[in-house]
Amino acid sequence: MSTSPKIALLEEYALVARTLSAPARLMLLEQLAQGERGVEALAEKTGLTLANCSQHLQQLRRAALVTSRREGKAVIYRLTDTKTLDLMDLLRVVAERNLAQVDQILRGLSDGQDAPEPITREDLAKRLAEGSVTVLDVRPADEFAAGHIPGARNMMLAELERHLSTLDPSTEIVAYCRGPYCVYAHQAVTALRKHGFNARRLEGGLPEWREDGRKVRVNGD
Amino acid sequence: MSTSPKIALLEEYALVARTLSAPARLMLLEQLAQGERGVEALAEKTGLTLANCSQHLQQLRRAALVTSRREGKAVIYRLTDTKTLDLMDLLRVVAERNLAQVDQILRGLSDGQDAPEPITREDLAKRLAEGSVTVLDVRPADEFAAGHIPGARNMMLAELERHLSTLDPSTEIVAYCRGPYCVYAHQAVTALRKHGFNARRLEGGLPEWREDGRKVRVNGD
DNA sequence: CTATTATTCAATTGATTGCTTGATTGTTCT
DNA sequence: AGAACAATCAAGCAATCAATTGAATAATAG
Repeated sequence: MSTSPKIALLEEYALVARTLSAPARLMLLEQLAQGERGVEALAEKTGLTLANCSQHLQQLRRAALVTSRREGKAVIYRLTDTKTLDLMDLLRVVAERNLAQVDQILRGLSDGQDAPEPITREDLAKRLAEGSVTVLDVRPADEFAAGHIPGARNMMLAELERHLSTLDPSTEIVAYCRGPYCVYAHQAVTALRKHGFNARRLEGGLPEWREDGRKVRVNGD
Repeated sequence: MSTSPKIALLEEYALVARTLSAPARLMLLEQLAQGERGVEALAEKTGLTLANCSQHLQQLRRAALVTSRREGKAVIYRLTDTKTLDLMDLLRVVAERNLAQVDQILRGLSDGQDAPEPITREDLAKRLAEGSVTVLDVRPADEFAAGHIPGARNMMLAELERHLSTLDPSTEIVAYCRGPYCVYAHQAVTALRKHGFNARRLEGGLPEWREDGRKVRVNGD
């Protein structure tokens, strides 16, 4: 036996951790959490070059975090296991609890004000049923089209400021985006509060909503 | 700003992941889960050289996973946050679910037989109250002395075979060790079953038992 | 003050990683 | 079959990492 089984196991666990240790791969996983995609689409969304993106995807595949299949001339990647999202979320939680650096960056996102606690998905579902809330999906239009919370309006950060007048100032606004790693919802809430709106973030994003088994509306359904 | 807040955040998360990406550091964290320790003790337990151990510990500290304090001429390290154990456990779960390699190693530990499902800590607590079970702590004696499940007998793998006759073959045996990363309990169960005993592993190890808030007996209390 | 013990620092080695560039493979369309 | 497209591979470079060695700090004891 070359290495003891103990070390062999640890090496496998370490492989998974190492695979999560590059920002580029975390971005790819975040994208894949929205739904399966081809390499080119992933490269564009993440800002990586094609070859670089392909190589990161192969590392993700080596650690079995993603799976790929061929569809015509495209190769479509998808998450192997949604547990990976839980792992990423816990990674975030541990980082937030212990690294002062993270706290500081998050504080910077809310521009000096204190951000209110996010609303839970369960609470949002209730409020949606009552119709007592406006839901904003602040992701890019194509991701919105591929699936969103029923009743949500799609409005990216850039458009937000121009369309403030179309928002009802008397109802609370809940913004969400890709998930716990995404900063769009943070930024949208900060912008809205600066203009006097009563706005909060949703806890998690669309992937988590979907994983809960809640309804998702797809354009063209 | 040199990098966007999004990338800055991802880099922090990636730092935590990278810190977990070396078997040596996973071993150190497993040790620290048993309780705080000095550098020399950690080096000996993990088989690392002193300087190497110290450097790994400093990486763990940079990621804020461990904290240190001085005590006389010794520096004592301890886990910053027990959430780190949850993170490590999820790392293991994701690896076990997706990597065929891991399954194979675990199967090798049970030497061809199929290992029975581990017993939950809750179930063990009930069975202990009834007195209908023998509990074996298969960790080294010093770790046993620093804290163990009340009523457990300490018996390392090496002694196990020599003391088989002192075990009652009519009651079920539950073996536990350091935690989910530790293979001692796997090996002990395999050995016991080979000799006809009815043996199972405990789910998790002493740190998880302690984290549940259950009683831990310390020698000399 | 010096010696001892416990830990850290600094410099070096070899191995690995991330990213780029340009060539190559596999698939479809004409 | 040949052109076009999507993805991968291969080679090379700079940067980083793990482990080793030997020197340098810190705290304590004599």
